[in-house]
Amino acid sequence: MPRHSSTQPTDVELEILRTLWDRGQATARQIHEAISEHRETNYSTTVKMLAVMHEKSLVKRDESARPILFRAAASQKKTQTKLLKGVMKKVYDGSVGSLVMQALSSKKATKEELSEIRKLIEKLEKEQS
Amino acid sequence: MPRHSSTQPTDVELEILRTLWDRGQATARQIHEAISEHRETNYSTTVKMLAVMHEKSLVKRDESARPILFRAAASQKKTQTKLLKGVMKKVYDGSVGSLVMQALSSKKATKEELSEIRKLIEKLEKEQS
DNA sequence: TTGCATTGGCGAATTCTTTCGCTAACATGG
DNA sequence: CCATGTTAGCGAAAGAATTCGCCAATGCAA
Repeated sequence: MPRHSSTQPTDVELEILRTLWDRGQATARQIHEAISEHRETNYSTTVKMLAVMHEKSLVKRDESARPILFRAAASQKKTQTKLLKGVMKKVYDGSVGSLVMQALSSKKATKEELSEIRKLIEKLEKEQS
Repeated sequence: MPRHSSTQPTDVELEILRTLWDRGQATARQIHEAISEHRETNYSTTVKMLAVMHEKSLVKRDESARPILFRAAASQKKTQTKLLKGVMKKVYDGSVGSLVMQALSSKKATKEELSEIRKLIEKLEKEQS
């Protein structure tokens, strides 16, 4: 049983996934150029990362296309939620409340974000009663 | 060239830190027994982790005590905020809003938590205008 | 003091991630 | 075709986190 299947994407893998979520699909070259903007890295490395990620089932390959096209295997939302839950568990002992409180305290949200969150809160409070 | 050798605690290190935050201070043996409840590991390993963490300045040692006492070098809150900001940046492209929205959607909060969060939101909205 | 259990520390082995050199396969313009 | 540049893949090595065997230091009880 590969320990890989249960493993979460690493930081570099996440950067690649973000490119794929942005574009829907991309060639190795395109991915490489996108991540080269923040990270100094070699084209070979990107290709290798894609191979590793394919083994871990983090990306899918379309080999009928030339050059080969890559897509993220899981949606951005699903991945985000998984990672967030991990942090909630590991760092906040599973408490949504303290995580959200600290998130809101630690960085400014825009007016729009705040009102969107307030609406969600009100909805959740209504559902609960 | 070394990758950014940041002092961000790894998962195992985090488990040790949580024990220390809980107790304030503890011996290697106590820490080992606490983390052994979730993780099958050897006493030697725990001692080594503590040495590594000391080198990274994640823990402080009180050597005047026998057995040696360990404490967390940074507060729980500080560490949590640091890690949360990392996730916000890496996973949510720096957006507090989407992080908070997903956190609230992905796991039930208690009535008390919701009302506490709503109060914070209202306060932040007031400050902003 | 001596013997024994506990504690502390070193260094090497293991596992996982990330890096890249080197080469083969491919595709295209001339 | 063929030369040339691009794409794909392999395997080895570097880095980082984690594990543990082994032994020395320490403290305690008899």
